[in-house]
Order: sequence, then C-alpha cells, then structure tokens
Amino acid sequence: MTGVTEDIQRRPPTSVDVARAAGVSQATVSYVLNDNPNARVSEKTRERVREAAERLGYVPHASARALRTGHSGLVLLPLPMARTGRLAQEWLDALGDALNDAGYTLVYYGERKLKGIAAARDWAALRPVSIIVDSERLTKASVELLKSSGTRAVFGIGSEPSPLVPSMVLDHRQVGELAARHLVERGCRRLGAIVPREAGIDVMGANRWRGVCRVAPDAARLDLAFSEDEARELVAGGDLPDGVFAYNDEYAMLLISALHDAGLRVPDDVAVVGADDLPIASLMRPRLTSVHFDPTANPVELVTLLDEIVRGEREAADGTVVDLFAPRLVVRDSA
Amino acid sequence: MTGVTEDIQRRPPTSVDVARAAGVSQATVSYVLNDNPNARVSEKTRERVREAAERLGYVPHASARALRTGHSGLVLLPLPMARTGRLAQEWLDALGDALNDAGYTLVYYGERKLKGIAAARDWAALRPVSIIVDSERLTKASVELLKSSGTRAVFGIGSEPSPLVPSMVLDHRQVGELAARHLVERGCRRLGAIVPREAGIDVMGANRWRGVCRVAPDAARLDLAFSEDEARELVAGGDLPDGVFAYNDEYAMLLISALHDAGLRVPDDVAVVGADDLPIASLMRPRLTSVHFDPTANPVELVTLLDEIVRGEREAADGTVVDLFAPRLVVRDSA
DNA sequence: CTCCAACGTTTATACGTATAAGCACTTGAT
DNA sequence: ATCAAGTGCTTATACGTATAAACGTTGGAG
Repeated sequence: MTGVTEDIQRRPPTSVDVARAAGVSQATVSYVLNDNPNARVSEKTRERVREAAERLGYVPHASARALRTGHSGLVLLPLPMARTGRLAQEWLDALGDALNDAGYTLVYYGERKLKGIAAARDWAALRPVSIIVDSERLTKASVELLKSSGTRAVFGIGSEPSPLVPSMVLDHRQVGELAARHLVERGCRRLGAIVPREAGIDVMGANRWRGVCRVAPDAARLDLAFSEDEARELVAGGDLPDGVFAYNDEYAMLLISALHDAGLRVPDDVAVVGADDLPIASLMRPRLTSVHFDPTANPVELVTLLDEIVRGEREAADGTVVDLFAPRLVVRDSA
Repeated sequence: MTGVTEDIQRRPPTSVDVARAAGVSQATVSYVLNDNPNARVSEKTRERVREAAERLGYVPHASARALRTGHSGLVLLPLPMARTGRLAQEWLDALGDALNDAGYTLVYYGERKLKGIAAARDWAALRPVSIIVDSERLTKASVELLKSSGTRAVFGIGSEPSPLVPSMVLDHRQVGELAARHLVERGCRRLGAIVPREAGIDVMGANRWRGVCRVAPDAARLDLAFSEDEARELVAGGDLPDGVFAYNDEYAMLLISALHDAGLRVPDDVAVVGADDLPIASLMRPRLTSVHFDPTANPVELVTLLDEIVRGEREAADGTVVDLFAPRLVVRDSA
C-alpha cells in the first residue's frame, strides 16, 4: 500500500549488510569487528564500519562463525540442574564467569534421556571445544567419538577419577573418614553411617559409608529414606550405634528429631555428624557438627588448564586429577 | 614412516564422507538421515547410507545445519544456576525434557556480566528459536533486537508479568498474603514480615512483604541478614509482632532459634510462618507452618504453546501469563 | 514405437563468516 | 628514474548442510 521497500524481508543484518552500509567489502567488516591484528585498516574506515554495525544492530551469526572457524567456543556441561547442590552450583557459576573471560561460553546442557554413545553423539553435534561431564557417563567409545569430532578437552566429574580423561573429583570416602575419625576420638564405641535410599545420591552415600568403614571396619550401614516414619522405625529398632554419620545435614536433622522423640539425648546417647554445613546447621539444637566443603579448585586456574589443552600447548595426562572441594570438620555440639 | 595414508588429517566425518563411503551423493545422505518425506530413495540405498553413517561415526554438524536452515532449535535460558530454588530447578529440568521431545534443545546459558542490550546481543548471536529470561532484563530495545534476529518466542519469567512479552509468573505478593491471612485468622494482633538483605532475593522478600501489607496495612517490615547475631538483636530489640512471616523456612528457623534463646515461646508468644515447605519444615520443633508451592504450569503444555508461536500458528498476546506455582499453606504447629 | 509419468538419484546453490591471496597505490631508498 | 617495501583495501574461497531443480531410467499406455 505505502511504499515498495516495505515488503523487504526483515532478516537479521549480516556482515554483508554492514559492508554495504559502510561502503566497504565484507572482508573489511570482518577484520575490523574482530580486531584482526594481521589486517591493516585505516582508523577512518574502522570508525565507519563500527558505526554502521552499531546503527544496523548487527549481531554476528555464531553458527556461521563456528562453521568457518571449526570450533564453537562452547564448553558443554550436560548436567541436570536439580541434582547438584547449592555449593557446587555457585562454583559452577564462577567457572562460567572465568570461561567467559577467556572467550569461551559455558553451556549447561540439560539433557538426560540419551544414554551412552547416543548421548555422546548429541553432545558432539554442537562441536563443543570442551566438555565437562559425569565420569560415569563416559565410555571409551564416547570419549573417542568426542575427540574425533573436534572436542579438544574432555573432563570427567564425579566421585572417582576417570581412567579415560582428566577429572574433577570430590572423594566422598574422605568425607566419611573425617566424620568417623572425629566420632572415634570423641569416644564412640560403635559407629554407623546413614546411606540415603533416594536415587541419585545413594552412590555418594555408599561412598561416604565406605570411608567410615576405613576407620571403623565394623561400622553399621543404616539405609534410610527421607521419611519420619522410617527414621522412627530405625530408632525404635534399638541396637543403635553411639556415633552416627548421618550423610548430610538434612538427614542429621531427621535422625536427631527421631532420637528426641524416642527420649534419647544427643550427643550423650548418640553423637551425630552431618555434612554440607548448611546455614541451618548452627541453628539446630544441639548445634550440628558437620563436614564443611571448601572449594579448592580455583575456577580461573582450571580455565587456564582447559585453555592450554584446547590450544594444544599442553597434553593432559588421563590421570590428571583436580580436587574440587576439601572436606573439613566443623565441630559444634552434636558430636 | 609407515604408510602414506597415515598423515591424513583425522577430522570428524561429514555427510560428504558418508556419501563417498556409501557410493551416493551428499544430497542423498541428507535426505536419508533426515527422513525427508519429499525425497524418494530406495530402501536398499537407505540401508547403505545408514550403515555407512554408523560405521564412520557420523555426527551432523549443528552449526552447519543451523546456518542452512536459519534456526538452531535452541531454547535459551540465561539464568545463573545458583539463584533458583530446588523446586524451580526440578521444574526447569522437566521443561527441558518436554522441549527435547518436541525437537528443541534447552540450553541453560549461564552468563551474568553483560547488561541490557549487550546481553541481548550475546543471546541473539546463538540465533535461538526461543528464549526464556528474567523479565527485568528485558527492555523494549532488547526484545526488538531478539525478534529481528530471528527469535520467534520471547518469554519473560519473574514476579511480575512483563508488559513486553508473554511471561511466566510467580506472584510473591500472594505468598505473603496467604501467610498473613492465616496469622490474622489465628488471632495475631500485630503482623511483621522478614525481608532478607541478601542481594538477589531481597526483591522477592519485598514483594512478599507487600502481600502481607495487603492484609495488614500496618505490618512491620523486618529487614534481616542471615546471621545469628542480627537475629538476636532483632529479638532483643523488643516490640516484636506476635505474628511473623519469616520469608522462607530457613529464615524461620533462624528466627525461631533466636526466639527460643530469648525465652520466648512459639507459637504462644510469637507465631511464625515459613515458605518453601522444605523437608526440614516438619522436623523442626515446633513443626513449621509453611507456604508450599505446587507447580501449576505443565511443562508439556508450555512447550506446546512455545511450539505454536515458533511455527507462527499462533501469535501470543504480550499479556499472556502462565502461572508457574500456586502457593498453598501447610498448617503445622508454629502458627 | 513413441510419449509420458513416476521413480531414484545427482548437480547446483545458498546460508554467514574468516582469512589467504591478490591488487592498486604511495613512499622512501638507491 | 627504479625498485622494494609498505599500506589499505578487495576478491575469492571454504567450512558442512538442506533442498530446489535437473537429469537419466524404466515401465506402461497409446
């Protein structure tokens, strides 16, 4: 109705559009906007290009760039959001910031259904430059697939170091060991450790229990779901150890509440140690003794390592292990 | 040293490689692997292509595909991991699954430094097909930029409906209102609400307080950092309301612990209501009355909506509001 | 025997970018 | 004046994919 130019498809402006607007070639636009040090462009032209890009609202097309350069600059983190604890999340956010500063982009890629090699294929499709993933999800075949599809740095993350790739580790046995040693020093005769029945955390629970066993080989394994009924039953069953590592602070609270209801005193009858050192730990009565986690791996240093591997300046040995958190006991009143 | 074929660059196989291996053209490979219904390929050839792709470990190049088709199939979620609560995270994971089923890919894009239009540019570079982002981060200019760069469905998420785009909302005033109404019905004369001083959640705190004010216009605003010292001071200051909405369960525990230390009884002297209904709520003594959140927005339905908007089958009115969670009071002993 | 339609496949092209290579022109040294 | 060495740009190309269009065969109808 109005004009002829109206019906022009309004698609996002490309570097060609910017070039046309600035009266230069597309190559010049690319040189200027990427500050390519090998290119020689006069300051006057640079200004014209930048102005045109700004005016048109030019945004480079990440896919096109990735296709051309061969890598996407993406660091993939295929973890479900809900599973990781708050501490780990804050650490991961810090990692994301550090990666940003180094020119990478951390992508939490929240996909869970695909298993084994199919999952690896899915990750590889994005041509990430690096990937940080649960050690258990990595097989020899999937690592090979990733590497051959251009992923330079594959990291595992989990309780155990991976034999396949460098890995970031939190050894849960140490956690149990730390708690158990304190309980023994405190004078406890029989130890026990709660192992949660909830899927997802049961593995960590079992590892922490094994750590307790390293100190007290005859420690009791107390399998428990997070429910008041089960806790009551456990306490009513009698024959309870006089020192219990309760897996974490929430389970500790569950246990202590059941003990109180049964008329038992903490720590006199049963000493209890939690883990995570949540803000509520020092609010409980008795105040909860808990395993605190100090982040040890500096995200910035980790990014440096990653960057070196990506650039090929360093070949990471498969056995490289980065400790994520150092467990430390905070002694209060419950044990 | 050994052979001549050794030094061939081992780059990820492309559809051309698959074509060569199967003795067909690259186009045929594309037709087969994408099950393109407009193409006619004999079953025998299909089989050959699939076999070759499998054997070579072919993985399609997402960037190349995105460049060709014009969209990446990505749904961007630029949220820091640490900020959202566990409930929200589980919901978001469910959303991710639903999106997967519909052929999209949810990407938690954890970048925080960029502000305003610069952030929008950063998002747009990935050419996402849709984006779900804090309502406060969206300006008129950034929405325009996103849309003009090909993002079909822009959603806001937050406490308030966005005037610019359809939004997913959890109205925190309702939360405060719900708690306050219960306290009043219970017989409390003077109400108060804790507003956390921690950055990031202070806004939600203020909104919940406003909700309390809708029921009790003269309600006291109790600004509080999460520290036992501050809580003690607050209680020692005297002149405390006889009914307090404590923002959430953790703050409730902080407050109750301070009240106990000061010799005050809950709920007789001061009634306390929490929120989030954490597992520990029913373990506290007295058992904590808390606002529970029921997820109301079905992720599958939301994905359907998103898909329709993306396909252009439906134009979402800017005012469209999707309620995320319905608050509901769980009455126990603390109020 | 011819012509047409259906079938199965190939050829050609474009998406937006980065960069190697080339080209015209200027400058200073010889 | 001549050449070498810059300087400031442009031209050309490739990355890997999806798909429109073209193409050669085959079978059957006329």
